[in-house]
Amino acid sequence: MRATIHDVARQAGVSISTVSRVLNNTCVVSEEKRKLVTEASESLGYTPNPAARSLLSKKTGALGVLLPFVSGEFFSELLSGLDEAAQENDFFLLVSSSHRRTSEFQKAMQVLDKRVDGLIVMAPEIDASGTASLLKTETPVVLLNTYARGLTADVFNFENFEGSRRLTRHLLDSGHRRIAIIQGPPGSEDARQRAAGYRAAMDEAGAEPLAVAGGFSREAGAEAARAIASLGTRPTAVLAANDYCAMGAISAFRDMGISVPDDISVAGFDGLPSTQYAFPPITTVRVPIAEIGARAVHRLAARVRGDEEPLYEHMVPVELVLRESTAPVAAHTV
Amino acid sequence: MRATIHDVARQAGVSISTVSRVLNNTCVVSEEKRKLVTEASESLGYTPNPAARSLLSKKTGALGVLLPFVSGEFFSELLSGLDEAAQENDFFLLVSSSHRRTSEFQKAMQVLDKRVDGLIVMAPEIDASGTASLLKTETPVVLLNTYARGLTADVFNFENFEGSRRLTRHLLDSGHRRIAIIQGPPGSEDARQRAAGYRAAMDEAGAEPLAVAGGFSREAGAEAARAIASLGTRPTAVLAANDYCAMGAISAFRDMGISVPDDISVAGFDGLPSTQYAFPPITTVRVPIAEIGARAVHRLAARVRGDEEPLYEHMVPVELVLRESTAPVAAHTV
DNA sequence: CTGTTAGCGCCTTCAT
DNA sequence: ATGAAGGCGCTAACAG
Repeated sequence: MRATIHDVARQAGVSISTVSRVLNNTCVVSEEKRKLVTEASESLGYTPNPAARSLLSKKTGALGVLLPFVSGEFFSELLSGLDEAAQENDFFLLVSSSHRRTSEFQKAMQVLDKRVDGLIVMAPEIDASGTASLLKTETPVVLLNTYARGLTADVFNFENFEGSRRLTRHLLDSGHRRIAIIQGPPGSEDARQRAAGYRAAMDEAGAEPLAVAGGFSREAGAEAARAIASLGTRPTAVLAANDYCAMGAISAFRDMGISVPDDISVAGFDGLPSTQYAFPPITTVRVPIAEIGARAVHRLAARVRGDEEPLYEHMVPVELVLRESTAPVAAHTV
Repeated sequence: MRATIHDVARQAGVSISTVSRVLNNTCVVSEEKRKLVTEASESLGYTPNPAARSLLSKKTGALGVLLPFVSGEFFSELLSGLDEAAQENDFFLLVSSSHRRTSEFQKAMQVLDKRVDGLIVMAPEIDASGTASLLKTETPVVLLNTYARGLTADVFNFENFEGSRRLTRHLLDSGHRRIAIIQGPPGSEDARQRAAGYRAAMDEAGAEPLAVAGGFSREAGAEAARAIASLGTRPTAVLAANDYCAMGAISAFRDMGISVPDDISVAGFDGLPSTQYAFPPITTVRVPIAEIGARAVHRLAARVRGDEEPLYEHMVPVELVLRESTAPVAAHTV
């Protein structure tokens, strides 16, 4: 059995209150007893039982993280940001993922809720009825890229629309007119917003939009590329649903002998680290994923500590990153 | 304030013991009261307080995961495997990373220890003196890719030596003689073992080994590639410290106008998903990362439940994945 | 300054 | 079958 506060008190010859006071620096204790307690505590290797502590304090020292997945570079970046900030704020991260369906999501929410002091939720594909359970909790919540309404939570969303519009404009400015977009998965609000931004830019320029089905995986991107290659008049540029989708598309184009960017330009979205090392390096819209994670944790930590900051909804600015997977439209492709 | 067992008891008109019994199915309770309790509990949205529960049971329902990093594809794969298995076993994952130095590692260990029922530790760069703290704990431990001795823990290690030797042999069989290795970071036991496997194969073939400094990052790989390119007689093949290192090297070779694999073959290690979509697709040694994570959790869950299985040390087999970044030695490079 | 005491919410004997 | 009571390890209010 592990040492308890009683063991320390006995060995130091004091009462348990004194031990508690010394360990928590909660009132003045005579130097003599303080030393006694410190020594006893160290020799026993004592550390307070967190369960007993949180039974009283109603604090767990943990932050819950609810994610749809945990694999892929996007989430690894995100977790990295979350984790670093959590450590700075002396919190642990209780991670729970794979909640793509509403029922799973709600169950996870419920169980996680009482075990943590705050909740970071990213559920881009769960709709408002699913996230309604978030309404009931008294736990502070930060929403990442989650489209729900009327919640008392801080919200961080990405500039999907604006990023996509800027990217499309850049392509238009480089002389492209036939620009296609590979759509994301049907349920994705992010993908919808990106498609809308693309459409807006195309409309402004009086160009004809062209959407092909796709998804967020490399496989989906590859398949979409094959569909695009078989089109009557092939587009000269493609906006992929995200970076992974772009990688798959580029790989498939290459397999078909279609050169990127000479024959066709391809751009991604997210700004994953690996886009820089891809061949060709991929033009993308960089979302500061790790930074967002860190900011989310800092906000949450502040609210858990009781800082009465007003809730707010923050639109995270994105940045166009121009690389070699896109180029001005070539004469032979027009 | 959230509902407690007392609230449920009051509303149902029974004692708290009865409530507890109904909720835990612990003895026979009359159908009538059972119904009363269930209804009261549901209408109040009652769920037991985990802190109070674990104060008695000494169980937390959480598994601790101690990692050196959390970013990068390797860890995202690993977490994915851990997470899935954790859910199957009804555990949460308490994640803590960035423990590269012994002091941080030990501190994290200590704090995590009492909050979890079991510990999964991956600390490839922490030496035996650092992991000694693991000896003291009564918490079941599973070690991943961690080289410590005398611990009462399950251990999963990768076939670094054998994988690297097989890869080197393959290159030798393809006619390469001047094969270089890019070394990993100095503290890495994995890298050391891979280097040893390479050396063994080279020795067997009577070929002269050549090691250049490197690391596990793309940047380190790129730098090593530049060093290799400036060598008097350039090798015809390179074993990178891992996949990221290989990506960086390939990218740097390309920038210098050195074609992979025409001018030089490059191979990685780990078998990350993205190696398949790289250009050229990268020859590598696949380590079943997610599977290992899942198995680790299943083992740990079993031991937490009290299954008296013997501890064991498992060497995880790896698999050679041949792709286009390596090719038989070309006439002009000899 | 220090020790005693009363719970925090729950499970578990022990009686009834 | 059910209720009362004790205690898990700790903190905080209350006496001294």
